[in-house]
Amino acid sequence: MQVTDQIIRNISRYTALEEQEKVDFLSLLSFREIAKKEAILKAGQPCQHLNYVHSGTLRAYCFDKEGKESTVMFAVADWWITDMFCFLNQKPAMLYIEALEGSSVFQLSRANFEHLFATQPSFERVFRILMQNAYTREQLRVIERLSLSAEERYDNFIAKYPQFVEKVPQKHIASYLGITPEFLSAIRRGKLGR
Amino acid sequence: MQVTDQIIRNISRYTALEEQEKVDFLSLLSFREIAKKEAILKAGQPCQHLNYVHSGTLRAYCFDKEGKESTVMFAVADWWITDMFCFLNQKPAMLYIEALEGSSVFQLSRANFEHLFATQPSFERVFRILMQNAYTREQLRVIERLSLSAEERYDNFIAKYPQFVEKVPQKHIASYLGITPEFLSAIRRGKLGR
DNA sequence: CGTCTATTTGAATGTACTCAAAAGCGGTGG
DNA sequence: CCACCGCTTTTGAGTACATTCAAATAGACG
Repeated sequence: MQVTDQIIRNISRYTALEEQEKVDFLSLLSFREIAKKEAILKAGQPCQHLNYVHSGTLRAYCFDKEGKESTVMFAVADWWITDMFCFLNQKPAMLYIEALEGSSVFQLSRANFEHLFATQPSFERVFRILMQNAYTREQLRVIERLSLSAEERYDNFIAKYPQFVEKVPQKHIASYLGITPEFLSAIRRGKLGR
Repeated sequence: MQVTDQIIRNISRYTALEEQEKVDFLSLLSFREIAKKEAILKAGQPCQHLNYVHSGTLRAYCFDKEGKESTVMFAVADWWITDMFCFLNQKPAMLYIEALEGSSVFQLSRANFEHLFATQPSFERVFRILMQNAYTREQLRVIERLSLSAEERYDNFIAKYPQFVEKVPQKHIASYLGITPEFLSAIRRGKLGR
């Protein structure tokens, strides 16, 4: 079993790929180990990579003008993560991405991302489906934010992402849900009393 | 000038397509006129179409368990709209989609959506890019919701979507921003007094 | 064990909501 | 043409949900 098996399974999930296509795809990646608390992207920097998480846990976040931190996404093994808007539009990053524990990623550079589509059109389908999934996931998040209470959003979160709950401090879950850590604590206290 | 010019320009925006590909694509669409207040999708129904708005204004919305309505998206001419999650996963719709004024759309059925990719792989790229754009748009919305005040979100909305502001009642903008119409009114009043 | 960070608690505060009613606006028919 | 009806927007008072701030407690890690 190879380290690359996992990412190959990921991209093969929704379409059949030739062996050569897989090999060529792998040649465009670089492998990177990330120490706990190390950042692979900081706001203001160019966002040059799309990252496939091979192991560990990463978190993307930003700061508002008062300095309050908001968690935009988490990624554990087999997830993709980047500041997609800035990656695609070649703008300075809005997000910080850092490891919550020792982690490793396969990185696809912006240039290789384009090169991939230019030379291997099968990958249009792979990423079309990844983008579809990402879109519908974010849209569901918008809908939940509009129509559910903080407590219901927390319940949904732990039901939908038990992998994250294991790995991520509560304060980051709070900032993902759009509430304060104190209030999330109060929600949890409430559950015990019933 | 043909009615189909607009949608052809839309799908040709990010990639070159052969004439025959365009013709074949058009053959998979059906044109539909929608009266003001008419729904093209209702929650609970199967979501069978991806809609390209040719003219008019549509709105997608849902209800929470207390019956409060939330606006998920607007679409004016040259936008695509559907309940994407349910369209892709063939689940009963969560959303209602209806016309805010007399409108017309080109509809691509779920079957033809798959047929398109099976027969014309160039369209993988077209939709990969549309999905990318949709994803980054929703992610930006999540970030704004997390890090901006209601007033800042309203300011951003009118700056980013002046086309919507012209066409859409304020109460729907409020429900898109996640606030009550009364509070949006108070925000606007505040602006005048300064 | 001691230090650092995360979580919990509680009191005071604020932002946004609910409810009710008035005012504004647009469309339609007499 | 304008009077009326229905819907949208505004206003204001009272309220609720979630925040801020400060401090105590609990956990994790070297």
